[in-house]
Amino acid sequence: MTDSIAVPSSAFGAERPLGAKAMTVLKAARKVFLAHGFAGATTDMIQREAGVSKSTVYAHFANKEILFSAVVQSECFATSINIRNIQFVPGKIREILHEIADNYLQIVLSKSGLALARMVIAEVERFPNLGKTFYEAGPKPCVSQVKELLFLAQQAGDIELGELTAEEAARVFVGSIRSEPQLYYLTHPEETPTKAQKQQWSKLIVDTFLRSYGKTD
Amino acid sequence: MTDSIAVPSSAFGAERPLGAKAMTVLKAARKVFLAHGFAGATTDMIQREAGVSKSTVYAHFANKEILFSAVVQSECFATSINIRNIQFVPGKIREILHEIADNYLQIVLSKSGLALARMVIAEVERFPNLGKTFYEAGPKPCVSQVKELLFLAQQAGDIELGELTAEEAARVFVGSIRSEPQLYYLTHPEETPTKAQKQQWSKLIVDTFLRSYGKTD
DNA sequence: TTGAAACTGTACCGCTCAGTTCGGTACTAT
DNA sequence: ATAGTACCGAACTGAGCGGTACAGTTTCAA
Repeated sequence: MTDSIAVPSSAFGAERPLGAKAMTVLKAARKVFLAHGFAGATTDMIQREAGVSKSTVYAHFANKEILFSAVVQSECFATSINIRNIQFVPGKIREILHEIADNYLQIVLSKSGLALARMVIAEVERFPNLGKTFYEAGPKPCVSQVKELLFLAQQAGDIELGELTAEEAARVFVGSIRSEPQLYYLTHPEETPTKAQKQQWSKLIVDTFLRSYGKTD
Repeated sequence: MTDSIAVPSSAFGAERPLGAKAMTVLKAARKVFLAHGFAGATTDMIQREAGVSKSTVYAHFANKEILFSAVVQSECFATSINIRNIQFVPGKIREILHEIADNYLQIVLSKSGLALARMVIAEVERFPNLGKTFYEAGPKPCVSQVKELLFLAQQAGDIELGELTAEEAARVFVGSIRSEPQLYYLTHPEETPTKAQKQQWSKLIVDTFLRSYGKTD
């Protein structure tokens, strides 16, 4: 909730690198939108939060929708980085999967992760491309990463996928990490998961997965 | 989208059985809310859709929020019935799980199922109890039912859950059915899944689950 | 036939909110 | 000094929408 803003270095077309004031506005908008959603947030709230005049907001962002898109895109971009750096190590597949599950749950169940999902799902009919942006910044790269790792693990003989492709197995694995807790906390915004609960869940998922596809050594 | 309305026979307190006109309004409200969400729907749209005067709407429902709650509750209620009638038959655990998975996906990925989820997730901060209602009408009874079946299947020796409780196994199973496709179609509202895709996914999930916990016979 | 209740249609109120306008200020570059 | 740029603050516009008021119409039971 209090971290900084990440901006796609030049996501679409030719966007200038965003001046300091624009960043101030964007950061305030992030906070307000994540807290109230698109419809619930007013430009006055954003302006006040940023400590900036109304004219300044509109000088940098043509309208509320564009500002909203900018927030969602930067937030998706900020989210998508973490999982990438996990390396494959032969014989350590359980530990690796566990690390992925923990990290992914951490992001998905964080206050901002849940708020982002809520916003995107709520407004996806008005902003169809944000749905794709979100999916391609979160679930998709995670699946790709897991697919990669599973492929290597299979090569190394650590797992045996049988009929399944690595892609399918990765989708099942990543999906089942997220599923239950994500829907639960999306629909119960007053509760927050403890670290222990998250770890318990990811252990459950990793155990189940390896019981299916792990080599019994 | 075109089906009828189900009303909890007396969900909270003392609600009269809802007269014909009230049902007309509720049905129209259902259609409009599912199509546009709470914020996007206007009472004029509902009134017009129902072919009813504005006064009539407010004669039966004190305000927009109450009407919205009524729609969501009736929709949750209508959704929650289907899975119940599946009986356990020894030796047929694969078929049973498959049937559950198919039915559940059918509901979750239907136009109205996705629209309902979108609405609830979008407005859960404004209507916290609707989140609980939704969860307890959809995911929860499904998990209970699966738990029951898994318990019986374990008794009958068709599966072997190891360290897992039936509850945990059921949550993993039901969660992994929903996960990937639900999030995908929530964020891609223009696409719709084919029957083949749904069946392929549920086969994948049942296979994975039984590979973990099924007895190799 | 009568009278209450439910309903219609429309005008209207009050408010919120996105976006505009404009006079004025501070800073920078030339 | 001058001109340009970025910003402030505050008033304003205009539209949309939830909800109300009210006069007239239909329905139906006694």
